[in-house]
Amino acid sequence: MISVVLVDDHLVVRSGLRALLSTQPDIEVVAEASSGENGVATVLEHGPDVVLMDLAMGAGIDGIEAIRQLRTRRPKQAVLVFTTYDSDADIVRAVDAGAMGYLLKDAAPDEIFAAVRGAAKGQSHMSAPVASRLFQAMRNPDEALTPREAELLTLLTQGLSNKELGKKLFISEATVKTHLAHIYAKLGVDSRASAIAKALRREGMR
Amino acid sequence: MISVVLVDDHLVVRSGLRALLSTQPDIEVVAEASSGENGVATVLEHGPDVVLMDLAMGAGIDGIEAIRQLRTRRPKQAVLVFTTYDSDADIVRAVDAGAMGYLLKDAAPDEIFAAVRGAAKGQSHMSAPVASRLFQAMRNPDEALTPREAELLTLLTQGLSNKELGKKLFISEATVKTHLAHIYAKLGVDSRASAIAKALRREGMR
DNA sequence: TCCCGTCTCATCCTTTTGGCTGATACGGCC
DNA sequence: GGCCGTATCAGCCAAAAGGATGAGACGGGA
Repeated sequence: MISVVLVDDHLVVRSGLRALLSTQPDIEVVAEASSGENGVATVLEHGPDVVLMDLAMGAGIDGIEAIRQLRTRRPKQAVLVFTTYDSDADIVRAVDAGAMGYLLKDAAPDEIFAAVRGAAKGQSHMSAPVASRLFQAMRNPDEALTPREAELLTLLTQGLSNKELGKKLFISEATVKTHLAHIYAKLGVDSRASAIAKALRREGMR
Repeated sequence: MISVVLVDDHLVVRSGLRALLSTQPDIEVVAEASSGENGVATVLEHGPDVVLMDLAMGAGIDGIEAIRQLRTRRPKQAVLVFTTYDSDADIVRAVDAGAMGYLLKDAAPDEIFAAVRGAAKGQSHMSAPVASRLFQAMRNPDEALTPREAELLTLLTQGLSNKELGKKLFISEATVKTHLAHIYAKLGVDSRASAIAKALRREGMR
């Protein structure tokens, strides 16, 4: 019998998963949680074979952070990410945090079952679209912005001017422009407008 | 007995909703669909009292368009939007298309039941966060971009320059600048960077 | 030790953008 | 017919952004 804990802030998703998994004789949902904090506590309490974890979780810590906390408290815990979107950044962060697999919410039931059974045995699983994105992200290390550049890009997406960026980061406008030039090159764009567009679409919105 | 049709591309969401609604003696899910096209057909076939419709639907027509089509074919059909995000644009568009209510996926079960029963009687229902956003959107009619301006804004978020915008829209750069100035004023920003940031955050990503 | 990546800054020059003012044209609406 | 919103265009000027190049400081790794 494979015991499973569900962590998702949407009640309908939890009900759906529970209904789906209950059709399988060898899988049992032993507990649910609706927030990251709660999820960590629930998992520690029940010690399930597999955790199905959403990433976006309203208030409080998100799924990534929850996975990270679980990793330190219970390193061998199998966690499957189960989420709607497959943004590059999320995938990389989740894998980095120690997720054993990454399922999309529109996955076929059989894929979900297989992933749960696999995770219980220590095998990792990736939804096909996710795998291809991860592959692409690894193949494209150009996009590896330096910490400083990432910081700048974040502020850039808030619409700040070079002058404002300089003030906020305590550097001269010249330095801002240097960083921007590097960012543009790495993102493969040639204007701040495109950079913002690319950055905002890459993070989050599918 | 209130008959309901579910339209959502996520199987777990449909299962969850079905499980949830099945606990109510006076509500029955008579059919499900996993795409906009299919949803329209299914609704026309079954003629349910209430439709629960997701907005984002992967490929094909989205929930808004599905509602719009239903509106022309069956003007009195009660449709409740049931979605994850509450972006201003989506809410306005959904209400505009003829949605009878707007529920968020993290709504409490009782709220969902009440909304379904209300919709069956012709009453509209808004989740609290949605209502406040709608109110804000109405109170702020400045944001009402003209069709042309909206078109420009869309292209703007793709990172195009004024020259490129002009070419693509068959207008002079001068006209582009005029439109942009109006857009900036309406969005309350003063640079294309901020406009892009605002536009991309307003649409979609919560 | 020397090299390389990172972060910092500067100068010069070109292109792009933004702000302002004013103008024409078309289509509704009172 | 006059008014208003929308869409179109022009010219002018100042500010911002982008491209090219060079360079100093610091730290880690070969």
